[in-house]
Amino acid sequence: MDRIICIAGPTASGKTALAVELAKELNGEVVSCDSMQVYRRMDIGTAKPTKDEMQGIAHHMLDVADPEEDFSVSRYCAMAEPIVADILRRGKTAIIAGGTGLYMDSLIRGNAFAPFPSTGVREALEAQADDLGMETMLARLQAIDPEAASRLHRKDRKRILRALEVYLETGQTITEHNRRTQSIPPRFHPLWLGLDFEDRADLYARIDRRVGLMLEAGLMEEIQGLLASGIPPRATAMQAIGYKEFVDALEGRCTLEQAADQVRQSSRRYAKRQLTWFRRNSAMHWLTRTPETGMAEILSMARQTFRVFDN
RNA sequence: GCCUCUGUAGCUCAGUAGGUAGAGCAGCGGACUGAAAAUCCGCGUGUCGUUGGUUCGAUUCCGACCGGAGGCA
Repeated sequence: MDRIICIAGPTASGKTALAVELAKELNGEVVSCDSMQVYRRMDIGTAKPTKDEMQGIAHHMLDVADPEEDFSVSRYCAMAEPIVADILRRGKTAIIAGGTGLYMDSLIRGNAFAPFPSTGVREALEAQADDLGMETMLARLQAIDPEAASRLHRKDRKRILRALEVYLETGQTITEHNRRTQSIPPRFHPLWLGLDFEDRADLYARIDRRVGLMLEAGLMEEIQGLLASGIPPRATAMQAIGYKEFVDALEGRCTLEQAADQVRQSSRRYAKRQLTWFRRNSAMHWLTRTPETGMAEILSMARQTFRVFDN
């Protein structure tokens, strides 16, 4: 067991606060694991921890990219892995906290990623998909990688094209690639903590409340500033929940109230997907809370899992 | 007070020429290896307002009552 704690859980479940408390208690530093908090100038809508909330604890992997850049799992792992290794080398505890399950698992397992095509392969595939249709693209995948093709639904455009792209670029199917990366032992061995609410409705109520707080804190101004600085509304960063919807409102496609409703809706669905992802992790120690559960109580639940560090 | 319309899933509504019902949204479950806050798949969860009557059988037809909307007074 490494001195690493992963704090997972759905949005608005209290990961940020718990991470700081554990860091204080275990001589730790926090490594954020969030696909949107990596972007600079996107603070309010991503619920990025403020200076006050950090309480002097070092935080990594925040503000490491500009919103016009396209970030990715691969870049995340490449940057975060040495940071975690360094924290351990200095004898401290790494607290990896965040809601992006793919990033967290990939960092822990030390996933390798097939190279990103630089030759316009993706553009060509996109164009082919547009005129031939996904049935045809899936049939092509079926011919080269039947296992991947049978796993994918014909409407899952993103994964079908990615699978074709990996093969065209590397000569190796994505199935082979995945099998190979899964065969290598995990890079790290963390203690897994998952935050969740006993009653789903309480989590949803918290999400709804948080959207209101973000607006009060100036989310609209933050978004207007980003657009004014020339961020293309199509950028990956602008796909973030709480941004894309309000961009629609600013550009007159819906009212502010409709956009806010949509943000609450999307956040609830997102929270559900996060739970689905983390639930399949059998190593997860779930800390189940209610709205009344205070930090002291959450900490004492967490402490019961620390025994693994003693031996 | 009288007349008309209305009451079906959490919400908006469809429907059954009488054989206990189905859409959208919401919700729930799942997948996930370089966009992942992305992308995709699956699942109706119901005293058909209440209560009598007619009927082999009523959510459906009839009566009464209760709730809602509108009109006339």
